[in-house]
Amino acid sequence: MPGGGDIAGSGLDTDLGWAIRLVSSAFRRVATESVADLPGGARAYLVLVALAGGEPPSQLALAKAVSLDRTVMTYLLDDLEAHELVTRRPDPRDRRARLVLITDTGRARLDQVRHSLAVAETRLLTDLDDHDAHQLRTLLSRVARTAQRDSVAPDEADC
Amino acid sequence: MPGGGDIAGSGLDTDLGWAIRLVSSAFRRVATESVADLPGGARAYLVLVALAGGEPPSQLALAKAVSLDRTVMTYLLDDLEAHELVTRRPDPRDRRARLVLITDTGRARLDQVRHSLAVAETRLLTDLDDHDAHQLRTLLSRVARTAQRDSVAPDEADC
DNA sequence: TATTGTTATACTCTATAACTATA
DNA sequence: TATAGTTATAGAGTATAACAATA
Repeated sequence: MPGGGDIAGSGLDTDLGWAIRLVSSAFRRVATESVADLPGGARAYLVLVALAGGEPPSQLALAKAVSLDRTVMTYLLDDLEAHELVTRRPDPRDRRARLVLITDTGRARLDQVRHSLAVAETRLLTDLDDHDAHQLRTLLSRVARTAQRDSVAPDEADC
Repeated sequence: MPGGGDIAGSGLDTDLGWAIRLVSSAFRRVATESVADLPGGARAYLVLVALAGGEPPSQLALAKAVSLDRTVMTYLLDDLEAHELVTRRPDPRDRRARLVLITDTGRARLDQVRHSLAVAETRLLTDLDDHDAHQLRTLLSRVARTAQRDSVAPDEADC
């Protein structure tokens, strides 16, 4: 049926780039609503997750942790600070740097978003059983970790 | 070590959105070189893959097959046709539509890119053994297929 | 001289609306 | 009235360069 319906048998459905593109855009679609009331959207969520973990990092350390450019971090934090989800204070040990802290409001909002995202992710992986979904998460995380290492340390390598 | 090095223990490395974002951008990074001499880049590659498969589709059918907007398809094909990688001819059965055909030059170029991409993909998945890499490809493709179905047929559903 | 944070700029990708010619 | 293709426009995301303050 030329000009008409589907294109069957195209090698597309085994193409890795095609799969990554579709999964990525599908995730964005299902996650948009969950992060809609976060100023800065999905990237702000990643920042809050990183901040909720440990010691207050500098903006640069934070940018590296979430794989965002430091120039993006600036106005992302401007937005988050304006909504009192994070605060910035000078680093006593380096007067160039500013430490970023998550507020109690920020933690509360993060919990809400986290819960909503969990539902959205389940919807995305709805066709996978528990084992396959866990497997996919694990493998993606492994590739992501090595990808981050490779992109962060091009000049810190042994050369 | 506040303000200094890594942020360990942040829940980030088990976050699905973070993993998808990083894998997606890492893939783009390793694939960029492979598709560099294709006018239209990664999206043009997808178009050529879809065209190499079966009967010449209309632009709209093609756009649906590769999950691109039909407005994108227009100038993507303009570019590909200018480089003689595809041709367009009127559909004898519908004078509004144009059928898209891949040329011999297009097929040859596709083969080159395909080979180069295979190397790049191997580099991306370098930390996974054969079984895990195959598993990841399979699971991603499954999620991608359902994602495409869900995004293509919101009005074709039983409502 | 190098680094942290900031600002400005440009380029890509995506989404939307409006227009034409057909059906 | 609806569909195929085209054109134009606006928005998000990303990347880069340049600057001030500090190390």
